Amino acid sequence: MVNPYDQADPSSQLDSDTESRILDAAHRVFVLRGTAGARMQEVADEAGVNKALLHYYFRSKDRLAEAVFARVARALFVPMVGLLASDLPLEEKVRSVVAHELEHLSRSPFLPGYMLSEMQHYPERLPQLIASAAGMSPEHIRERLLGGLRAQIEERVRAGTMRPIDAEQFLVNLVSLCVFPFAAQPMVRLVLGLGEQGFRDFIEARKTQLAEFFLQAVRP
Amino acid sequence: MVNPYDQADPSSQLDSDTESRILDAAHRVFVLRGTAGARMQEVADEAGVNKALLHYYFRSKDRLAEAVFARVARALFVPMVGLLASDLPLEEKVRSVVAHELEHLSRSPFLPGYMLSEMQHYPERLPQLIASAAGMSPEHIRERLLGGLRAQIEERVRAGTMRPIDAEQFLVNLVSLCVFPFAAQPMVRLVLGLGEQGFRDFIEARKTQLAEFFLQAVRP
DNA sequence: GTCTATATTGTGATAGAC
DNA sequence: GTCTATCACAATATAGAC
Repeated sequence: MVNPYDQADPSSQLDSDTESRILDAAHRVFVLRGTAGARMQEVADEAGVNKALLHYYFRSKDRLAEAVFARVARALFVPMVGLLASDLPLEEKVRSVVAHELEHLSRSPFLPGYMLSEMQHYPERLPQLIASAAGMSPEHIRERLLGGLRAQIEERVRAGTMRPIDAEQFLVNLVSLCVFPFAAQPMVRLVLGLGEQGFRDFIEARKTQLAEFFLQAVRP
Repeated sequence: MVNPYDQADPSSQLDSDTESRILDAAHRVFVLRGTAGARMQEVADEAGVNKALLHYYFRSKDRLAEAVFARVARALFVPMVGLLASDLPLEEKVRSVVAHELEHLSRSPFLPGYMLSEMQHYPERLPQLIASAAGMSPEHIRERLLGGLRAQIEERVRAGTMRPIDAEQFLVNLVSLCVFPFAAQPMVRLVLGLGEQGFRDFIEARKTQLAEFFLQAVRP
């Protein structure tokens, strides 16, 4: 009783084995080639099935691309928003986000490049997606995220343990420092002269230095 | 005497009007859609010529894509490398890079997303390109860039005016903070709730805060 | 140099047997 | 549910007139 084209409640239904095999294969191919560069044939080969089956389960390339994009967006945003909107002390948020992001992206180094690329070429997909991924409206997420950060920053500033900084800049700076090195990995490796292992070492070193770099920047 | 397919010395020849019109059009279309998503027909329409002319001047879509990529890479890397490899004091380098990048990218906000997207999908294009763009081998660039930064950092550390930091991390942090907000512009605007003008204001605020944020992070 | 017309292949999508 | 075969069209590329 696997109902194809059924979009309802993706978290609670256990997908057919074939469907998830296809989605996994699509994930690999779309992340590697980008939506426009991906070929349905390659996804089918990667999944070990026929092209027709992709259409049986997902109806069109566009829908399959959306499913992959949604899954990647979820994987990238949910944990980070969870940490940033938690009730951890501000310094702990910074350390947690840095540690979690560098660890997570080390294991999926192509996700940021894929996500930025897709956002640039299909910006209309973002809004509905973020909302459904987090189960909140964009406005609500914004309030939770920025409001919480702003309150914590103001508290620290009043206590004299932090310099004033816009919550927006704080947030963007933190995410930039975590994500960009992966999104720009080919350039980073070329300019720094790093092989695959060298890049891993670079990220390892970053794990011990980045949070302190950031926290130092906001100290009074 | 416009010799098509002639790759020699692109800087010294003044291209035919048509050729540069095509390249300008291709620039717009490829940056917007990405190489895989771009259509030769759209480039032709944008340039006001026929599809066949694109092949007359550039022979294939692949070559046209390379020409656009080379041009964008040049525009992005040459000025930054020039500043970072100059003999300015370290603090001035930071301020100059921040000011120049934020100003430049404000006027071409889609270049970072395009560059990262293309790097991810065609990483093999980078090496030859950087070399020809800067007129130096990647190794030489690396030596000039990292070597110079490392020397300046060590000097400051000895003088007690800076905390120790790897030149590699210093460089990647600086570039991350300048470039990422543009590459992630759709997400930034969504999460911060900004319209087009709001994003411009955000970048304006960044111009006055980012260099100090960064310099504070490396102070002892 | 620039165009129209066309060749040729690639690719998403569907029909229908099993 | 899964396959083979095929359709229909999109897209790159070329031939050849002007």
